[in-house]
Amino acid sequence: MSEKTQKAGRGRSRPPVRTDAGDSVSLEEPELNMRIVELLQQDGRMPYSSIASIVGVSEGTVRNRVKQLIADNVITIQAEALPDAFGYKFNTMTFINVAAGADVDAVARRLAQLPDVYYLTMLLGRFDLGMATYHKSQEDFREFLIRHCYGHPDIAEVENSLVLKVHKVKLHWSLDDDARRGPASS
Amino acid sequence: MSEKTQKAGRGRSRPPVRTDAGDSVSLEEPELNMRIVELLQQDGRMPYSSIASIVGVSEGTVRNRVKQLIADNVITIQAEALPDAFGYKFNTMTFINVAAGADVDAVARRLAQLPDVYYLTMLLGRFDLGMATYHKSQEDFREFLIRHCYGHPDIAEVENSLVLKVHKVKLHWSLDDDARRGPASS
DNA sequence: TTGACAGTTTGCGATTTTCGAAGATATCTC
DNA sequence: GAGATATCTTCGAAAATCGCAAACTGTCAA
Repeated sequence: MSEKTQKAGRGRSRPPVRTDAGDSVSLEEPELNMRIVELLQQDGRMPYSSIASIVGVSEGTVRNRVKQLIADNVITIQAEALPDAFGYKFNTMTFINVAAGADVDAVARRLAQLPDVYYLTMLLGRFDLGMATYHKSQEDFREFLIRHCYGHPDIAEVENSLVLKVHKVKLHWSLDDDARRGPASS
Repeated sequence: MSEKTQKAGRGRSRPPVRTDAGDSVSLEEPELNMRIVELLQQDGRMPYSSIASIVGVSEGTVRNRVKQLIADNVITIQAEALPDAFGYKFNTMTFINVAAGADVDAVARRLAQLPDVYYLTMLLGRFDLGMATYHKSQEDFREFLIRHCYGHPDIAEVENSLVLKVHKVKLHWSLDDDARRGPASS
């Protein structure tokens, strides 16, 4: 890797393309950031130098890009452990309708603080809120329901489903998805 | 870091504790693996040597443990990008009841293959399957529904909710959760 | 009790990688 | 064109990783 004689930087080769929307840099255009992120989606600890040689830029560029992407909250690089590994084996989905006149956001914020809740969204449809929770046991779930859902005047309706099996959890997105989606995509 | 004279390994200081269940090593007991993983949950690229000095073992031990945890599918270390960053801004939840006599698993497997689906579970309750999807537009979602849900004889009922706001996505678990859960925990 | 045995941990040197700083190149503005 | 801005590259020092052999400990059988 040292056949290059001393040669100064070649400068930027990519114009500062900006998406029409005025927001910050994203990953929508299949550019350098995208290719870097796709590699880090395969292995979050891949050395910058390896990424650099694959995508064809210098190590420093990869390092700066990743640092910027993380700082901008576009990506995160973290270890993930399945809740099962921590003993949380009782997995449920709970749907909630708030009482008439109640503050949906307030209810959502209150529930979102609970450590058992790992997914909470505001919905438009049959229910106002959808919530996924993990518990160590059925008894823990019962206590969770009693304490945090039933008896609260701002919660009018609660419907529960037990998660029997998680078939798929997809955390990673890439532009390749477009290709895989199938032909007739209008 | 070199004030130590040549000294061979001290050997293992942790007995091979095994949880009563006979399954493979997990993260349930608050041991070394747990502390390593918790650090990697904060920064997936934290150097092994830094982790080692924090938890008080050698770098090689941390490296071996992490390698093993990844090989055992207990943890993953990967970059995550929000679907928004890739242009997937139309977020829905779809609930499905399969037709009487149909194979729930087969339906689940078919849907799980679709790139738009990022979460798919088998449920016990009002619906048989719960599915979360991301699409680039409302029109894409409509096509998704028509092609993959409606018209399939093994799908009897479909109910959709639009995700208006994701309040919480929790990917990381730790034993600290137990402490935060509150006092009266039976 | 004793002696393998298996599983981990450690130390270490060679190789890679990271890091920070400085120079180079291109774009944009005036 | 000159200057400002932003990004990329190079480079050497510092740090981290990797592979391996040796050492340690608890288990199990004799």
